[in-house]
Amino acid sequence: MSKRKIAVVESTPAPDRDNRPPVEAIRAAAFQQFAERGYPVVTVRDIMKACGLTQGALYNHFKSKDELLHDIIASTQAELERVCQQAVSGAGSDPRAKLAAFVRAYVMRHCRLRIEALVANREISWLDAERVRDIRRSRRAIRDIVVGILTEGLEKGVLDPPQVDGRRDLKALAMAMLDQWTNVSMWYTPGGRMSEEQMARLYVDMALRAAGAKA
Amino acid sequence: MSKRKIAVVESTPAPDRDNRPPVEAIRAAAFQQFAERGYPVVTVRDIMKACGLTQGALYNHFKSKDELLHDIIASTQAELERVCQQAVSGAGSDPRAKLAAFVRAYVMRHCRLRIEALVANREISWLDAERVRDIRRSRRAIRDIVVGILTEGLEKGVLDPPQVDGRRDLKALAMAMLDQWTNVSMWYTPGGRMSEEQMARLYVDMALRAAGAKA
DNA sequence: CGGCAAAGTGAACAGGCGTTCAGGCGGGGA
DNA sequence: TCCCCGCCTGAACGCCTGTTCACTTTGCCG
Repeated sequence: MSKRKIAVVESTPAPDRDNRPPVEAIRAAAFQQFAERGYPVVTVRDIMKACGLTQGALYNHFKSKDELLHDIIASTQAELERVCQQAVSGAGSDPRAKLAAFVRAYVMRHCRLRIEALVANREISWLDAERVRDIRRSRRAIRDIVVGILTEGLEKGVLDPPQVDGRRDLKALAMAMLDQWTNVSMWYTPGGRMSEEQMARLYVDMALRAAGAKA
Repeated sequence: MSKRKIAVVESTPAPDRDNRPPVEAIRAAAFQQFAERGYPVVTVRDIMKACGLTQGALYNHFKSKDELLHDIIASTQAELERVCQQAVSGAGSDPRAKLAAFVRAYVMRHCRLRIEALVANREISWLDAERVRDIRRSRRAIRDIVVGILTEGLEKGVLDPPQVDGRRDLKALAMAMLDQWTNVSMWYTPGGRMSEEQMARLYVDMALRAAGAKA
């Protein structure tokens, strides 16, 4: 008497992984689950069930649940940094145009890939100190792009950023603005009143006003 | 032979609860822990150890860990709503002054009570749907104050908010600005380069610019 | 067709979780 | 003085977690 299952029972119905390789299916399912419910309360069983596999199979592709989180955050962050650099470098030499191009690229990305952005920005804290470091480094790099634009605009006299007590704190300003652009991913919804395009225009307008762009 | 402890050993050294009643000590410890590490990973044992008690004692003051979270979030949120209303009502009739007063009060509060604000804004999602509802209602109420100010300023001709495609979406603008002011609590640090006062001035300036305040 | 490596299964493990509960404790009123 | 009651303790409960592992299944190569 064989222990084999009778062949009539289909081996795996594969509920949610279309035809992607398993690693990609796991990544996608993890993004979705982490975004909806948060890293600590999503279990390995949840993720694997969502892509039609069982718990143990995760460990054929990732060393641990932590490594899975780091993998998806790091790749998202690296891609974001690339997008930001590219947007600025292709925007000519006017700091106002650079700022507009940056904001546009940043906001549109956070609308289009809002799930990825949500996870990358909200769940870092669960990574151990080692892994969190290069993510923070990348964030600082992005912030410094903005600081650079503001500095250049101030020197060329085409931007007039706010000052407190007669001093301009461009780093604080850059952080405040970036916070705002990042949080787009927390309340933008694809089918809502505003399109990605309109979101981008709104935020570009606000950024130019906040930075005091001369007409 | 008595089972009583010898009186030389102090009964409870009370590590972190000064002379406050236990309920307040628990609230304070919970705020601190939730802010630093997040609701799902903070255990009841952690909280109670932080105020010199043991696990079981929590349930003399709160029905569950969930109720504790709701208690501290709801009280913080209610107080915030009150502060916002008060700031606006005491600022005269000029919408620009109202906006400035609102931003000033909102930002300074998020600097001074940053731990409470952090928890109230980041950990809502762990509450069950029932409890989360009145928190969201309060948030909408606060947003509507801002929408009201912008609307009035537009009608009186002293504000000129950004428009996309010829239309002004004041609700979206209000949400975008509120996001920014709320996030102050995520990166402001008490001993840092900027004081609460300076933070408030920076954000008031940015808000007036973004809303297009006429000189 | 035989066999081998990669990939998936699901029971098992140790540890930690929120919550409960029988009992110890001490200060205030009779 | 005694007793009572609110507060606290810490062991215990059932459940769930990330991870491992022996085993089965699958698909490819010769």
